[in-house]
Amino acid sequence: MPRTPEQYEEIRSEKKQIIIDAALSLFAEKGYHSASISMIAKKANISKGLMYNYFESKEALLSAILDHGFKQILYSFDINKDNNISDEEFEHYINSMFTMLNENNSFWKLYFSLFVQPSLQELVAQKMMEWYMPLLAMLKDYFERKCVDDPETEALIFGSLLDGIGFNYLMAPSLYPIEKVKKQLINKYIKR
Amino acid sequence: MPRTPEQYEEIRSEKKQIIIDAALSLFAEKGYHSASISMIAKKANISKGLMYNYFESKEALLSAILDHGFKQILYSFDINKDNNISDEEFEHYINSMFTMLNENNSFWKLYFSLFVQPSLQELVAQKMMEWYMPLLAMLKDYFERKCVDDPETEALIFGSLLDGIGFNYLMAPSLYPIEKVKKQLINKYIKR
Amino acid sequence: MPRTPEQYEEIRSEKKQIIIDAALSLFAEKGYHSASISMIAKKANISKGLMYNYFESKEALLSAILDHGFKQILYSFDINKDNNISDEEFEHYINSMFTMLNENNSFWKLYFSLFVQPSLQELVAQKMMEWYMPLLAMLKDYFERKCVDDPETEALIFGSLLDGIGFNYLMAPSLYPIEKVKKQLINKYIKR
Amino acid sequence: MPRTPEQYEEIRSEKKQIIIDAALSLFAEKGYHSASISMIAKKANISKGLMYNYFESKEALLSAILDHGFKQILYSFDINKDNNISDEEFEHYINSMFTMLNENNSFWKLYFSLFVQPSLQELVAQKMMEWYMPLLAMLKDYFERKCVDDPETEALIFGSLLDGIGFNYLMAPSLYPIEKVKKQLINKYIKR
DNA sequence: TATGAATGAGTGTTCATTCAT
DNA sequence: TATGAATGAACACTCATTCAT
Repeated sequence: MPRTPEQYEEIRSEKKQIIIDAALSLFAEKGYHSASISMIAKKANISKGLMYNYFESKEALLSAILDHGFKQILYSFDINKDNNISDEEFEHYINSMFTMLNENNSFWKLYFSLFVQPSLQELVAQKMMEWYMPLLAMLKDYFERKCVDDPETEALIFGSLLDGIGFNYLMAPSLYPIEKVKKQLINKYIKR
Repeated sequence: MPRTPEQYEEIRSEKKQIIIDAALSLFAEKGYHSASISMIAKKANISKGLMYNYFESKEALLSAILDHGFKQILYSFDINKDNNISDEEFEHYINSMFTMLNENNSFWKLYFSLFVQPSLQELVAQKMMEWYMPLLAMLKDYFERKCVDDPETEALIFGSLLDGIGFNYLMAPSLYPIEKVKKQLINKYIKR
Repeated sequence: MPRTPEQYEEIRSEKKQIIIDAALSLFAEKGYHSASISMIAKKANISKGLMYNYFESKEALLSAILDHGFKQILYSFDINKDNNISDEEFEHYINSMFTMLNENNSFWKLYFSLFVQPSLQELVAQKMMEWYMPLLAMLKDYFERKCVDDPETEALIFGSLLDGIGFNYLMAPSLYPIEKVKKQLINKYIKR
Repeated sequence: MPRTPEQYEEIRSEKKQIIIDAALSLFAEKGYHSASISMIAKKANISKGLMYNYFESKEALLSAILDHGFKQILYSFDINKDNNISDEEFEHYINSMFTMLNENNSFWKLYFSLFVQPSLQELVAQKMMEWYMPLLAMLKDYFERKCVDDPETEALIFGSLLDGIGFNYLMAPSLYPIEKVKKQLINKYIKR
């Protein structure tokens, strides 16, 4: 007698997650193109063939990883869309960003590396916008209320700064004094 | 009449430059791994075999590109090492940065894409430091004289900001209002 | 109340038939090698595993299809073995051939495609002979009584002609005027 | 010093021919899908990779084989387009057909097998028409002058007959009395 | 009886690199 | 100096078949 559909579903989603985890860490470590399906399968302790039972192609696997990652980020970085964020909330968001950088280390590394691979940029750009546009809007709003000149550009600059910090930190975590940077950033943008 | 050794050397370095140019534009456009030696040779109008006469391997070619690119950058962004940069000089440096971003577009794209490809990161990190450390030192110096708290971290933040702006601009030049950003940046950091 | 062995047997053979039908149509449509077990199982609304409960292997399934198809053909094209076919009977046989071509369209397509796939030719050749030899014998008999020179070769030629017509018609049904061909064939071989 | 372009061209066309020959015989023997690039390369005594230096894909190789084969056939079976073929010419054509069947044995086998593989039918159908349509026209013409009823259908029937004979002969050459068939065919269609 | 997860050998294809010329 | 034919290891992907449940 076969397993119930529920059992199958559970097996499927568990194994999918195992594959996603293995793939994410390899993609982050070696880059999307250099991490081969063979390596991923080996790391996930499955056969190459099975990969294709769960994801119809390498790119589909990547897409699933991105969906999964962005969902998690959207969840843990819940943007307040009804404007008027207080300084405390702003500080909280900055803190969230830095926390996420550490917790989703591999994901962010992958994110940066994809953005730079022209053939894959489209894939990630689209999914990213869902999360980045609201962030920009919030920043603009915040700077507007702070009476900053050209708050839209200021928001863009702040966004770029976060990108730059993430980029530098992820590429050489041991050399980058992330805590000091965070503190200074908060001082710089809020406490005055 | 046979050529002098100098003429040979010149021909050799000219051809090398042709290959470097072809490779740089393809690496930037398609990514290091996706740009094949065949494509590069075709673009440079030489045979595949000849490539290996000038460069030991694909990675050696990349290395040469990086050397060449950083040399050019060092040259056009001549850091004043005897401290005490004035505001004018600081503004000039920022302007230089933005100019370079456009003029060495392909190189910077490649730079970002390599930084993120772990297998190649080492290659680029090393060469980059030669240019980045003095810049950081200069920034620190400048912020120190401006009596900023923790000028070292401030310098790091400014460096990250430049990275972030470069990253965002290069990835989607048409969507990023680079001129506005530059203006605002100068206002923000100098004109107080 | 549990089912009787007969009921089980019936269910079994019904399911077998479903699989055979699904496989036949896919084999004909896509070719034996291009039609995968997965596709067949999906079309038959069963699991891949169950397929192997009913048929030992893909080739065994093919073999069953051929058995089934030839049986049906033998049945609907009941060769009169006691010689002396009349012109009317002969005409009837020709008509039967053309009818079968349409009714067992998929089967004939498969038949031609297998005959040509050397690895599978043996399988089909053997089964085919059972049906083709008596037909040839009958043809020879008929032509003998018609006082045709070398009636054996004439029978072979007629058989080849039927093959050729079938082949051409099945490969491009819409372009081949099958009815005209049938009429002309009957005129040619009988009405004189 | 490199070879001259002419030398390279010669190497290329010779090797191409070697590959085509190896592939044609394997395609004919095992079928297009079952004959793998590995097998072809082994038979041609080259590496798998080199195949792709000469043909950009397996299908391109097939296409080249078909072009090559049809060209040869068109050449050796030079259709007289200015009507009025005599009985002698007609007999000559029939003889040519049978000769070609033997001389281009592998090609005809491949031809039949492709026609039956739905995914490849288009490829061969197109190229074939170039040769088959003039033949049909010639046949129609001939039968017209012979005052046969419905000469167009008669031509189609004759074409089908040739197909059927070819099909049967190629599939089991040792069992099919091709010479007798040819003789009878000529008797049947001409000598009276 | 029935499921679909799992395997592994196979496929066509790419590409950095070597080498005879 | 210069060519491009040649290699071989790697790649993403497919599929008939097995097996625990």
